[in-house]
This record gives sequence, structure tokens and C-alpha cells, in this order.
Amino acid sequence: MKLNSGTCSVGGIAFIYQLRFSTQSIQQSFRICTLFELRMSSSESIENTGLAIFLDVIVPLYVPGTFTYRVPKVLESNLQVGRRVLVQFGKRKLQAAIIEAIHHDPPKNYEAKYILDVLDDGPIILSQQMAFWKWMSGYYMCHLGEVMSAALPGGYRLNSETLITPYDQDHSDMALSMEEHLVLEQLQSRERLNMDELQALVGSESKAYRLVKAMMAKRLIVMQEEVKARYRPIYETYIELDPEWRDEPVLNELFVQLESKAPKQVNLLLKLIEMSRFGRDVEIPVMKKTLLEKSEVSSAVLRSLVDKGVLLEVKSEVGRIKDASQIFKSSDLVLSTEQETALNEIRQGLHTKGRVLLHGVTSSGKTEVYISLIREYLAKGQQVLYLVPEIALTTQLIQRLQKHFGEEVVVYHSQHSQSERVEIWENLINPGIHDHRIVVGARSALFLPFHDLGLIIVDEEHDSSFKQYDPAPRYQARDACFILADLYKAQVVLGSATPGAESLQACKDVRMVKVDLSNRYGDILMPEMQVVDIKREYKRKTMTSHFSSVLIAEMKESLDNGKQVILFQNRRGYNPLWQCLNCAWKPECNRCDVTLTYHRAIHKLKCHYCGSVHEPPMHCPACGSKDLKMVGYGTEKIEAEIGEVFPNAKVARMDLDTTRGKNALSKLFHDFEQRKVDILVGTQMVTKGLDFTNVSLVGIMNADQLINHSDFRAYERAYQMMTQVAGRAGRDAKGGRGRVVIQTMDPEHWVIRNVVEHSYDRLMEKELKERQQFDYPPFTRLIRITLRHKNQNLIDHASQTLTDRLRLFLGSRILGPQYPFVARVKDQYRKELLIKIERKASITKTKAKIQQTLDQFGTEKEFKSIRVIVDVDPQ
DNA sequence: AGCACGCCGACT
DNA sequence: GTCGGCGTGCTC
Repeated sequence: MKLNSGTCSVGGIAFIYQLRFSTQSIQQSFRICTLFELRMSSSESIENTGLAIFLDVIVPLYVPGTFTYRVPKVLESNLQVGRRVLVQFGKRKLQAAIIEAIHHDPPKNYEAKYILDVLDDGPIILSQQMAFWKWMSGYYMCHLGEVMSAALPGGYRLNSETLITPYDQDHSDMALSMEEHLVLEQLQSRERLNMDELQALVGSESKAYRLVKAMMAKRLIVMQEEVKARYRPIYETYIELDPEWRDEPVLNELFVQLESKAPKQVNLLLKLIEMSRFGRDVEIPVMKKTLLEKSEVSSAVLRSLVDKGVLLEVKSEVGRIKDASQIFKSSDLVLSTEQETALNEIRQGLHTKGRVLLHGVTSSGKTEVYISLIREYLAKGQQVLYLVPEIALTTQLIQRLQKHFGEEVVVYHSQHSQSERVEIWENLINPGIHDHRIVVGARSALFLPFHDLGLIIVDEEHDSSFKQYDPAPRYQARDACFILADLYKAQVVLGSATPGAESLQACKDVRMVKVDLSNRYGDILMPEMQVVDIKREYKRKTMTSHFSSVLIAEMKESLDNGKQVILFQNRRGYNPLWQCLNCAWKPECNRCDVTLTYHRAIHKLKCHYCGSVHEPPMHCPACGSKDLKMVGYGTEKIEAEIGEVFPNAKVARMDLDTTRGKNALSKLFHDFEQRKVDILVGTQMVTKGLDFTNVSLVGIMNADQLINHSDFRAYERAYQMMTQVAGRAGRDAKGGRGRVVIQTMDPEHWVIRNVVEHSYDRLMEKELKERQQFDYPPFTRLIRITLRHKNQNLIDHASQTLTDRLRLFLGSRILGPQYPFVARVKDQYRKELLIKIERKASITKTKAKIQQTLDQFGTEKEFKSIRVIVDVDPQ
């Protein structure tokens, strides 16, 4: 590490400007603290004599394009594309950026700044990742920096903190203000202050800022930026025998010497020899901690042996990644003939098209097929990426994979800490002891640095959580994985019981091969579906709160037989709303255009859009009436109602509110598995991945709620959800056939009929025809542009202007502008335009034109303050 | 997006 | 006159 220095002039005031930073590599925790003083006027100390090297770097921020920096001579030796560098970005903040290109072209219109350091031991992203990032920023119309933010684990970010330290100067003869005194006094005892501390000292932000500037001009203080590495490896101390004492005669002599005067030391040595299997076997490293525990001596005993030079203390980095090697591996995997056939078809499809859609009904044993397939790719020495939907319902899947592949499996999840994610990343870049061959992860696992990716599996490919909604990049992992696969010449298998329209159409267009698994594994029958007309039950007054007589009878039977029940209600909270019986007033969020939801557990009204919490009113604020009625129902309400109908049943609830904590979900699973729960009530969450054998009944509380959405995907979604949740019932051959009760006001609805008859193909056939007729995906591509601003008039005007401009070249392909379902969130008004582009049109050219129009729009004074959000392929 | 800096209203 | 709020422009 080198030292650089200079002076800096900011705002005409010359002062010494220090940048202090510490960096790390995976092997060494902390490198050096460097004092870096920028010289902006003349930089001869770092000027290179030969041809100057320039870098285009990506910074993980919301800024367009790349930025060009110059490389000081001393840092020229280790440059590679994909490597991290430390740069000053903006007035003083430091950033870890990624090298995108290395060249000799000085920028024309400005003087490039110098990079401050080259980080790590090599690139942290490979050429495939760089290409993938570029594709993503182009396709999803976002900045490279935004892709970088999404792709890299947070542990790779470097944040600099502004610190104030005293300037080494005698200021006794200077006239100082009260505040200046105060600051200098504080600096004497604390040596340094950050901006927050300073703010607390003087009161306000702008005051602190002004004071710092004044004090710097008077040379009273120095401002520095300190960069802290977010990722810190964990170290463990190991004890080993010094090489000099490793000969047997030498060692024996030592024992004789110690025998009489230091018996404890002898004990310790013997224990070490025993534990490390010294002289017998391959030596096992012994941790200081465990050695002291096992030998039951104090650390002083160890200390004296270390001081004598007999023992060595070795610090070594240990990983956070749990080793799965102790898991019992079993290799027995028996495929049914149907699975075997499917596997063959998949192999063939991958051979011809490289892409396969596996349509397997719930419980058809897709996982076994995947496992067989994974084995083949591992045998070829390739890596496998296994993508699963966002929600962490993958415990059971991971256990199964680990049973077959042991420590070769690694999980990459948002629930992992930043440091754990960095470690997985590092392990993949430099495979050492941990050579991850199979990565199971949510959508962000797409960005991991694979060396030889051979297969990507996307399980539950229809799941909407593969699409990132906010922030940018708003990518669809299921689609993006094809691009990634092309970059690696890898193959893709999508799997689902209810494949999305896009995938089905791709198979029709012969871009992908469809393979079917149409029977449940091990002779399990498809669940028996019952539709209950609750309109009729309401009329006949046979409903008990929200339960039909049929559902109650079924629940009773299941409980009597010691079986478990799952109830699906796709709405959380207690009652969606309160309404005044007198004037029909409803409580609304003051910052969003939505009604509030009552949550009984906290006795508060909640806004599900901005998260704000409000006191429930005692009487109607509009007319003063005390007749406030609760309308509608959510999971919380259902939970309470079960208590009345089945007072002895143990009920649990599974929704956003109950699964927020870190271990809440796994506890819920555990309780359910241990049958501490009889009835589980939940939102969408219960539709995914719950694989419990004792569930005999699934109740869908209100199917109409699922079907009646204005979204063009509503029917597809409704079918998927109902089928997925129905699939939770009767997953065990011995347990008898699973039963499903669907409550609806409209039992003749064609979607429900298809759900009952398990005829997904028929539903999607019709659905695809309609989509084609009305120009919806997968037959067109959609781009949604949302404008946001707190001024409603401005939004109206701006969205109309933008639409008019886009219409010039898009013609009738642009729809809108219109207010979205919720027109105001957090005091910001929104307006949307929708662009439909036919499949055969050149999407790249059209996008370029749209981007151009948006860029122009964004520079105009009138519209500058409007936030524009582009969502390509919105879900 | 942050963040620095400038311009203008609310107080001593 | 100063303080602090927010609007604006830039980041190699």
C-alpha cells in the first residue's frame, strides 16, 4: 500500500484534505490506513510519464453510464476489468466502483480524477457477469449502477464517513466563537467527531456544515473521509507444534524436562497431540478455544509454552458458511417410470433446444427429476443454479438437496447476512475448501460469479416474485436466466404445476420443449374439489360467520381424524375496513388514496401502502354516528372466528404480520410439522412449498376475491393460487385423498370449473386466445411508465405531454395516461402510461427511442422534478 | 439517489 | 442582520 499526498482547494479555500481509508482482502482483515491528500491543481507526485491509463468505472448509484478515472503510476500493475477500485465520487464521498473498461483515452471535456486504490486480490465479477449487467441495464432500461447495486452483496459496498479532526496548529492567539471552542474542546477529549455528533453538538445540520467550513478556512480542523470495510472475516486462533519440536527425540526430551516441574504443560501437550493426531495421521487443526476446554488448563499454561517457542499460535480465517458435510448423504433415488420418461424427454429437449418446461402437477415428484438431472451436470464438472421463489419456504427442498449433494449445495438468500453473502461470493470466485457446485437461491442468485454454469433450474416458474418490482432493475429472473444461460452456453429447465402464459406460448412457438408429469407421485390421487355456493348458504342462513356449513362439516371431520387443515384467505388484517352505517364513511389514509385496514392484535388501523398506523375512531368523524360496522374480512378475522366455532382447535396464522421476525417462519413450520397446530390460516404464503403429509383439508375462503381483479393476468393467477393451495392437501398416500373446499358466490364461473376439473391446459388455451385477441402478453411486450409527483396538476399535464410525444412514433401502441388503482401514495400522485409493442417489432430500437424521449423530458425545466419509473414487462 | 450549495422567508 | 428551509444541479 502506498501513500499519496497533496492539497486541495474547494470553494476557493485551500485546506488539507485527507482521505483515510482501510481496505481488506479476504485473507487479511485490515490492510493499512492511508492518508491521502488530493492535489487538484498540480498532481506531479502521482503523474505518470508514459501513456496514461484511464478506467471507466461503474458506481453503485442512481447515475447514468460509467465514469472515467485516471490511474496513478503506482497503481498501474493490477488492473483488470471486474475489479473493485476506490474512487472519490462527487465532492468528498468515496465509493467502491467496478472497472468496466481499461483504456488510454483521456476524457475530452473534463479532467479525470485519480483512483485512490485497487481493492481485493482480483476481479470480483467475471466477464459473463459484466455482459449480463449490460444486457440487464439495456433491456430493463435502468442504469448500470442500479444493476450493480442489485447484483453485489452489500458487503462489497464501501461507505465513507466524514470525520472532523483537529488541525495541528496553535490557536491560542485566535479569536474563537463559542461554538468553535466547544468543538475544539470536544476534539481534545474525543480526537474525532463525525457529522452526526457535530450536529448534536451545535443543534442543526446546516449550522454544523457552515461551522465546519469556517473552521477549516481558519485551519482549526481537518475534514477527512474514512472508509470502513463492511465485510469482516471471522478469525479463529489455532495451536500447533513449532516445527523445531516436531522430532520425536526432541519432543521426548521436552517431556522429561517438564514432567516434574510443569505437569499442566505436559497435560496440554498430550491433549494437543491427541487432538491433532500428530504423528499418526493427517494432522487436524486444533482450535485454541477447544484445546483449552478439553485439557482443562488455564490460558497461562498455554501462554508459557508459546513463550518457550514450543507451540505456535496461528490465526486463520474461518467461514460463516455452515458445512453440510456432517449431513448423512444418501444416494438412493428411485424414479417412477413416469419420472424416468420425463427425465429422458428433458434430456432430449435440452439437447435440441436447450430449454425445457416441466409441467408437473403438484406432488408429481419434480424434485426427484431435478436431482437426477443435477447429478448429470455435476458429473460433467459443471455448476447448477436452482432458483426458487422469494419467500423462504425452501427449508424442505434444501434438506432434500443436501441429503443428495451434501456440502456441494449452498443457499443464497436475502435472509443471509451481508457477510455471509460476501463469503459465498468469494467462495465462488476462488473455490478453495468450499467449492459450491449447486446454488439454491432467490432471484438475486442470478448475479453470482459462476465459473462453469451448466444448468439453471427455475422452480415454480410462474411465481410472480421472480419479478423485482422496486427498486430498479425491475427484472424478471425467469426471463433473465435465459440470457445468463446463453452467456455460459448453459441450459434451462423451468418447472411448475401451473406454468405461466409466457412459458406455455414459448413451447407452442417451439422455442422451448414441454415435458409433462401428469400424475402425482406414488399413487396419490389429485385432491377432491368441492365448490360451495355461499350466496345460497347466506340466503338459507346456514353460514356461521364466514364459514359455510360444508366447510365446517369438513373441518370437523378432519380434526376428528387428527388431521390438519389449511385455510386460505388472501387478505391480511382483521377487517379490511370500518364503515359508518349512517353515512357510509370509511377511514382513509391521509397520505394515500386507500382505505385503512383494521388490525385487531394492535387495535389500530393500518395503511397497507405506506405502512402508517392510525387510531381507530370511536365515532364517525363525518356524521358523529357511533354505528361503525366492520365490512369484509382478513386472516386475523378468520383466525378469531375459528376460535368461536372450534374452541379446542389450535390455530396459527401465516401472513406478513406473523412471519416478519427472523425465526418466526421456521418456528411456524416446526409447530405445524409437530402437529402443535390444527388449523393454519394464511395469505398467499400458504400456497407455496408447504410440504406436510398430515394435511387432509384445504379451504379457500373466498374464491371471488381471487378471480375478480382488473389485471389481465387475474384468471391465470386465480387458477394458479387455487391449484397451488389445493396441492397442499393429501400429500401422503396413506392419509387418504385430500379434500378441498372452495367457497364462492359464483360456482359456475369457468375458472372455478377448470380448477375443479384440474384442467389447466383448457383454461390456458382459452386464456391465450383472449390474450392474443386483445394484444396482451405473451403476444405483445408491455412497458409501463409511471410518473410521480406531489403536485396533481403537474402530473396531469406532464403525463399528457409525455404521452403525446411518445405517440408521435408509437401511435396507437401507447395507452393512457391514467391514474393507477391507487392514485396517491405517501402524498405523491401517480399516473401511468402503458406501451404495447408487438413481438415482431424491434424492441431495441423502440426502447432506444423511448429512452431518448424520456431523457429529453427529464432535462426540461418544467418536468425535472417528476420521478419517472420505467417497468419493462410489468407483472 | 445523495449531497453540496444557493436563494429566500421567519426570527433576534 | 442570521438561521434554517427547500429548490436545483452535478457526480468523471
